[in-house]
Amino acid sequence: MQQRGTFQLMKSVNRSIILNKIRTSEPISRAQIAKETSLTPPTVSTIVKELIEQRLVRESTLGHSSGGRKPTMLHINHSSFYVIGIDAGPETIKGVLSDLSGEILQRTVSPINKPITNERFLSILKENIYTILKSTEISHDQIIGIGIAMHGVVDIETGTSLVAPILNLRNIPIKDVLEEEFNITIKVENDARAMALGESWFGGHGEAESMVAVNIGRGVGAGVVMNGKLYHGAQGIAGEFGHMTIDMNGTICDCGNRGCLQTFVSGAAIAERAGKQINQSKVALTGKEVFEYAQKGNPLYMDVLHETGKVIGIGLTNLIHLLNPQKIVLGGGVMKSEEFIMPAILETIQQRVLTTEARKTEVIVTHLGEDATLLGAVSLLLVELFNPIKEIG
Amino acid sequence: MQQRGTFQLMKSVNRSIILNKIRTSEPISRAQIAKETSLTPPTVSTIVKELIEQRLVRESTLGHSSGGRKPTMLHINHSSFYVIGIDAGPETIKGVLSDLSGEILQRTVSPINKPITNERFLSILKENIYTILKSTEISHDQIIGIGIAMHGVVDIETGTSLVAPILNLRNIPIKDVLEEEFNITIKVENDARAMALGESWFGGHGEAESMVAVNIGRGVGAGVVMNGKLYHGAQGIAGEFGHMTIDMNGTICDCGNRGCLQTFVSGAAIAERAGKQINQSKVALTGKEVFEYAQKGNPLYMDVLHETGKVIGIGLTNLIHLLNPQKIVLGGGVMKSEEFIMPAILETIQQRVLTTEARKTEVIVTHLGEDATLLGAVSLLLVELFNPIKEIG
DNA sequence: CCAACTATATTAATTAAATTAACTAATTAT
DNA sequence: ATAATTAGTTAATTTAATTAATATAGTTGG
Repeated sequence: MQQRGTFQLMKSVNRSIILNKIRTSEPISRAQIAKETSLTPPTVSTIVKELIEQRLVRESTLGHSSGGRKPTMLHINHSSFYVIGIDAGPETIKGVLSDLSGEILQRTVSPINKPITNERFLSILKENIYTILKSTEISHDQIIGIGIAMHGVVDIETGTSLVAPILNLRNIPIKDVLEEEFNITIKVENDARAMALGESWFGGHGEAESMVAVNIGRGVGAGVVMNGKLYHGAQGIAGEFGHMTIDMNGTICDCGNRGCLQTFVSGAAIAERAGKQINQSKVALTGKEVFEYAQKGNPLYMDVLHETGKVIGIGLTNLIHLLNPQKIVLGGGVMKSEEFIMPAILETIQQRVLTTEARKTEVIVTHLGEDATLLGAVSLLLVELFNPIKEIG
Repeated sequence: MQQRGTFQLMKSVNRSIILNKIRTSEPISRAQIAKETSLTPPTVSTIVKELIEQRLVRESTLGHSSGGRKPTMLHINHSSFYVIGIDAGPETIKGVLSDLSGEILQRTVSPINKPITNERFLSILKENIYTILKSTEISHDQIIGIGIAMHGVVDIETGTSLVAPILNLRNIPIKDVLEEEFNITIKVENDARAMALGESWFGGHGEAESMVAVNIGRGVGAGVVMNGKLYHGAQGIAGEFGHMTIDMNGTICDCGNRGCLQTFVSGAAIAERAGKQINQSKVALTGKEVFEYAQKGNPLYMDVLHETGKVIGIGLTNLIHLLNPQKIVLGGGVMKSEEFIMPAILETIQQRVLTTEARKTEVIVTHLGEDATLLGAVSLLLVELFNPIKEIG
């Protein structure tokens, strides 16, 4: 059933506009909001009044005047509500309690010992949530929900993890089980997509219309945000960037194809390539070690990372040509080697890109560091709170 | 300035819903529209009344009853307005006059003799339009505009062709010049994107939410349609599919990079590959000839086309993984060899795709044949007429 | 063939929410 | 102190959807 043109639509569109204006420009006065959004002052006033009643917005001390009544400044009421965010990766489950501004008040981490079952996985999840709930004095009814950024293939309608490749699990009914246990809103999303949303929400990109976030770690995933909304594709599996073929005659990948981006740039691939180059292939290296050796100035390892950057650059150029995003934000474990990888990425893109327009794409490393995905999980709920409109027409 | 929640928005959302319902389900009664869109009967009635006044919709003989008043059936009034569509390719400029249903009433074609200047190019365009205008009895004020599907890089805001590679032209102010000349609405769009829109409009795909159309001819371009709207990207150059790197160590492309999809699958690339295989590399083959030899059953040429299909399949798999569209529609000159290429494409995709979900992507050849791009040009104006809403929030 | 029923469509009254215009409030500049 | 200026609210108006009632035009069953 599609979204009709109703009074509620009209109102919720304006509510969204105002709320987002406050969020991105606080402190801001009612009059300024009216000016910048071209909504009329009475519309702004009535909606702001409601937002204050809902405790999403608060007033503060008066602002400055240049010859007239002083404006009352408005802010998001950051500590009115809280969200639990979970990053369920292949190695660890991390959890945070965050306020509406993305400030993290509590943290937990648990390792995942393999092999594992659906039940054990779910109980680790529950444990982490209980730990957070117990460790805070915040009233539990101020917590509006739990967002889960899950690696692998996810069905966001049912909140099920369909395939969790490294854990070797399938069909984990995350949402059902956690809703039953905690009786609270649960949102489940793919980790790269969650990261993309978190980046657009907390990354300080302002009005960026289209953004792609790429997570380069054990796997390589991407999330696409357009007009502040995640792009899912028809079956909800868009963003599988790691298995983009960039070398059809290249080495074989886990997935069975040849020359996937992942075979060059995942943490494991980097370590393996380094191992081969150094001829100590028996000693299993980790990606982290490659980075550390490079930092010590070992040119062989620096080269390996430089090469990695080049290949990422090729993949990103494909992405730029296809989607022409305003921004690309890079995150994940591999990007800790930013200092070695990033110059090669940027250089490669500038070399390969076709048009001067495409050259304008900003490619940056996330400012959110390791919390990018966690904050993404948090933002899954904030989107619902701030933009209750889905799709129109 | 963003779209606010206004009464006009409310109305134009409903107008769009109703108009599209009629378009995709005609003949249909007011009551049925109300049922299927969950709009109320009075809302449907008042808006339909306006649409009839605007001559976009007409009533017809009564429908069937099953125990009650007979419904009045509604139709799009196909012959109330007309549109001129132009396909400005690198070799020819084609033009059509179409009614609202996509029925073509007039056609023109002109070759483009190279070298050419901006002025000559524009005057060929004008000539074609004048030819169409002269050859029809339709009143000129029933023609609501001219849509131009232009190859190369286009700025849709100003209606300028920024780069027309094969013609070796730049900054052709198409919209300005034609508006001046004909004093009518002009829309300029990239050809692959126009084709994508035409496909979603006239291709009989019904409610397909996300669709990618790929044009494989002299170059390879793609257009992405989401929720009935074209995706342009930040600088309006999204869809550059032909220069996707799929073989980073492959042969060098016009663009300077190695292993672009185009180096395998454009008409010229196919002909060249065939030439090499046959060892008569001196005789310049055309793509068309390769197809004809294959049709005669020559296995060498059949192989060349089969290989081409494989590589297209690799590129499309990348696209499916990244965008997960509901449908991919293939068109362009190369797809005339459908019978040899398509099996290889489908086979390759099924082999390479990662998940069962992605396997559901429908990959088909356009039903619109050579008119796909022309009807795309036409649809540029129909979108404005039928869905006057841009973007919300 | 007529009464009872059913489905379609319109009209009238109501309601939601934006807009316009007028007004109050608070401050700076003269 | 007064005029001018800006912020914000209140009251009246307008738009367009919704609800309820009614008219329209049939079908069906006795």
